[in-house]
Amino acid sequence: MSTLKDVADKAQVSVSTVSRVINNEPLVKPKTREKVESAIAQLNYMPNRVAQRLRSINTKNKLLGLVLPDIQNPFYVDVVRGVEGFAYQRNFSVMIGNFDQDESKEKMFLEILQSESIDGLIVAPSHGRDQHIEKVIENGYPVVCIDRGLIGTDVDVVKVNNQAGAFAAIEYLIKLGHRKIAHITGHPQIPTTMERVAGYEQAMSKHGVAIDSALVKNSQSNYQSGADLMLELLRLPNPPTAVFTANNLLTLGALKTIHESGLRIPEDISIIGFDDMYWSMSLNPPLTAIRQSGQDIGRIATEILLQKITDPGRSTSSVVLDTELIVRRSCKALELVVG
Amino acid sequence: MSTLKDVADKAQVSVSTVSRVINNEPLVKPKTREKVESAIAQLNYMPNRVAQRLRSINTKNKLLGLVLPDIQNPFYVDVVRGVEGFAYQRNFSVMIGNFDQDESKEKMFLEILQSESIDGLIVAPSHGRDQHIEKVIENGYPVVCIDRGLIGTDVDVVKVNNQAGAFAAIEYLIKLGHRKIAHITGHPQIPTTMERVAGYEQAMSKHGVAIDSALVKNSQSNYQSGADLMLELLRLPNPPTAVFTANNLLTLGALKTIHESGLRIPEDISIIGFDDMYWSMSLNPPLTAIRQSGQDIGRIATEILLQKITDPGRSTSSVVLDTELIVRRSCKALELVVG
DNA sequence: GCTAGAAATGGGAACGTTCTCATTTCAGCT
DNA sequence: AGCTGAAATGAGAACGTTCCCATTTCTAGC
Repeated sequence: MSTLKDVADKAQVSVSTVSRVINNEPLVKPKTREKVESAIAQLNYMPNRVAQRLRSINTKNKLLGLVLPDIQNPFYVDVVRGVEGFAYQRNFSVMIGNFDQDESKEKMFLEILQSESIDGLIVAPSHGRDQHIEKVIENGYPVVCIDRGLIGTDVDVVKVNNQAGAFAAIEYLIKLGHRKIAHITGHPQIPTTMERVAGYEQAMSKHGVAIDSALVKNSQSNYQSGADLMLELLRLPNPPTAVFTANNLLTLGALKTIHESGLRIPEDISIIGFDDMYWSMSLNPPLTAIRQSGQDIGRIATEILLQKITDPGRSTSSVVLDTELIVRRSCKALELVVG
Repeated sequence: MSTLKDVADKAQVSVSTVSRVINNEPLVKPKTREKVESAIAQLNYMPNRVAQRLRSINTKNKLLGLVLPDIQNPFYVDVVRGVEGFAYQRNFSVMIGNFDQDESKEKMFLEILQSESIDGLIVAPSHGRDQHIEKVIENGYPVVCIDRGLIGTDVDVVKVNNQAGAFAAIEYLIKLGHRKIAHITGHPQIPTTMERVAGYEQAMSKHGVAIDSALVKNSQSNYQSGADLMLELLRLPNPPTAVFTANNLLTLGALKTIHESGLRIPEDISIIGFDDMYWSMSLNPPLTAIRQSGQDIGRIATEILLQKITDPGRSTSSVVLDTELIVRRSCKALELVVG
């Protein structure tokens, strides 16, 4: 790879001038600029981002960090696409860390990203009191949280109205005539989980449906957990007529168990999931779901982060996006049984 | 963030000595080492990777590039996990570029990664004659291709025996009694596609089944394309009794169309897909598939890449992994119709 | 106690940029 | 032609490391 100096030599100018041309500074004679540009073209020169980053600490590192709990979850894949789309368009690189719900791995990524001199960080905290992220903020890095915030810390957040989303799901089921509605929740320590539980409870109580605590199962927020808990639900003496699964992975896990036990959806049991997938219609029957746009979340978080980077004094903002109930065919109306 | 110099000052030694301690060089008195380590702990010092990378060009940049065609495809997500798992364990960072099947975006990522001073690159070429990757190789970067090689270029490759995999799929269908077997292929320009088509043809001809060219559909290797082509197949005057879809996304797309047209799997049509997913059992019925381990591919590619980095003279190797036929319930045996 | 040689430490250049400051060039005016 | 001030260019420090080489400190043998 050729360097600034190579270009300077070839164009018979100084390094400074070449730098000026590259950064589009105005004080260069058109003729000189031309000479330099031709040299750049000939040598196929590309600025070394590492050197740029080292030199101009905290101004134009052009690198964003993105730390996610689980890249196997299609929702986070959407987030990645949203972030990348916006970032690269603005000439920022993105370094992704996927910590697989493992807090020590999260810590490692956070440290690595800091020592890579990122300009800022987008992260979905592993839980509401994530000290490692707080430390990053203390260190002075601009941080935007997605999907979930940080309890007791004033930080920018881009998320979705989880409670309203869950509320809509449960209200939909209730209006369909369901009363025995199970909820497989996310990991209990994640704020998102609590909000979705709150939405569940709110809808139940609004419609005067008593909550059977046996029907609320706390999960580990993964596929296996969804499958296991669904099995527990089906084995209950008084099993649910409908399930609300708190995320993608849980939905898929529950689906597996339901199919394996030979139950038909929606005839024998209805299911509605938080998180939609682009291939939800490939499920049989197509899944009814609460949709949140990971791509929008990623894009907006990146926009805010870039603003924070250019204007560090900016007051923190909290963006709450709406969810959407996508009715497909995994829930059916219950004829009311006279008790 | 504190620097080497800060540590040196606090420990009352020179920068060189601190550097020695960090890099575990032997020539440091135990007492000195202790002093330095305590200073490091107090200051919470972490080496700046950017400076390290700039200084020691081509020796310990500790950064790998990973460029993928489509992060929405669960197969590549597995690859990411395989690469990350191995790389971070060896103290390498990974910078991921997802080019969404867009060659110009691929070019952009390749350029960015080079200017980030990566030590090496793992990439799934957009097609067999990918000039951008050839350029990276010319520039002297160690490169390992995954999933597909480069035609006419001697490069390390880690892939799967696509032809054998496809052969196994088709032979399985034939043994089940199918004769009208459709194949929705991947993008025609990708070597992988051709190999899978070859497997299809090989199995058909081995068992004396004539190929109906109307049943072979070239796709764009995405979800929509799978759905569209499946529809074309179903509308044929003489539709297939079984389909072999060449990858994940196509399978999902085909599934959507089949469900929408009210056909039952496997009673009305059988389907077998290349690529398994961890949630294949959540499909209804659970999908019969040819499994390839993205994680293994990622891990092995990383192993090879790290070897290439330490020993650039290393001769190129080509690793071909086996696929596995996972029989579930999306294909049924056909009672032979007397024609 | 002196010296040789090894062990331990320090000094400073280099990596490829950016950016401040100094210097040169040039156009426009008398 | 000579002068002025703006425009254009150049020189060189700095970013945080590594690593070569020089210097200092130590150990052991006489």
